[in-house]
Amino acid sequence: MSTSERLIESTRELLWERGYVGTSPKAILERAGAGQGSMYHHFKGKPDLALAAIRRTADELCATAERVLAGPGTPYERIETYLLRERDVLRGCPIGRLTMDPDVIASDELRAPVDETITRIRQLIAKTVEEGRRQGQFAPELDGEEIGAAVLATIQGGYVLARASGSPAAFDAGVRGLLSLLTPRTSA
Amino acid sequence: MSTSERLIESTRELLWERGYVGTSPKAILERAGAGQGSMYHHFKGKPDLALAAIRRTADELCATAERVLAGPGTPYERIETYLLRERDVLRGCPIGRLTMDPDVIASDELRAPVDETITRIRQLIAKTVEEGRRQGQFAPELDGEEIGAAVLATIQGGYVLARASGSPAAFDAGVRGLLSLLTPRTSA
DNA sequence: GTCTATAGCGTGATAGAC
DNA sequence: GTCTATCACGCTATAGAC
Repeated sequence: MSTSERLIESTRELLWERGYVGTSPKAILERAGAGQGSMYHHFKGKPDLALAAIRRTADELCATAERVLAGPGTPYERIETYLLRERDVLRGCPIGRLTMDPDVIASDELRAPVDETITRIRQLIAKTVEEGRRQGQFAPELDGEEIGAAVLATIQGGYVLARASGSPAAFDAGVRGLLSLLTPRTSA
Repeated sequence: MSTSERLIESTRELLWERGYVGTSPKAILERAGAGQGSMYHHFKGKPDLALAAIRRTADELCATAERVLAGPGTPYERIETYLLRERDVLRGCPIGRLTMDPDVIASDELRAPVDETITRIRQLIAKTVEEGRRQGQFAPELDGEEIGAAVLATIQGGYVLARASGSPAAFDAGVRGLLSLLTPRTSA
């Protein structure tokens, strides 16, 4: 793996573990096994390297969501699969957590890929709900956009509950609760 | 207001805005208009002062939740009121955001009040749901604990969605979506 | 393209005057 | 009880050798 690749991967890990404010270039360099010069040769500085790392993580997350939510199965099944997909719950969401980072929120450049990812996944869920509604799997009074926001919020908030208690149980409980509310009217 | 009071209040504000890792004693002292000595006279250091600040915020949050969720109205109305209560959405949850702070999660002492608050509010919602279930307002197959987790997760995750987009709209959409799923079977 | 050395500043904490 | 001075260390960035 090239040095710039190792820098990006190390940054991705550290941003996930410690956020942007909590991640220092020094820690990145140590993890990547590189010197100061390498980082400032390939990137303009910490924000530039972080942007490359965030973009890659964002792309991965969108791809995973698309694979499940625009994949095979009934609308309810796809949402269920997405909610129940394997997750490192206690690590939290590598993109969602950045919204609590003051320096990320203060920078339009760093916030952009975060916003795009959240919006994209929310729309994928919304479309799936609309599809299920047309098929009669979901009640006609449900709004796709709103349910999409509720589903994604449950996931993002589930991480908060789990990390507060130090156990994934609360995340799983929230997902089960939401699924019980979404249970289709017609069996599929 | 006493110096130690001003220190706690300044810390509460900064923890809300920037989290634990992003908050320096220097910034706290500047905001409180105090010198280094004052802080180290009243508190053992940054973690000790942060603990006092977190405890106070946690107590406030629990009190607000209790006032609404253990107050008057039908179970659905109380949950609706709690979900729709006035919030500074873009500032996020002063307690929930701490779960994304690596140093808070790494310290059992700092995490404890966060965990207690989240658990307490989740239980308040759970009890309210159980009450509504007994009254026939909610479907009998719903589980109070699970719905409690889903409701609190929707709030916590709603902050994530809102902060990502820079607008409270996504929070409101998620709340409306959840409320549409919770709509009581019997009119109240 | 990578390294080390250094800069200038901020951090969290301590010492000791008042 | 509050202040300023100081400490050792870490941060982000730059310079310049190799």
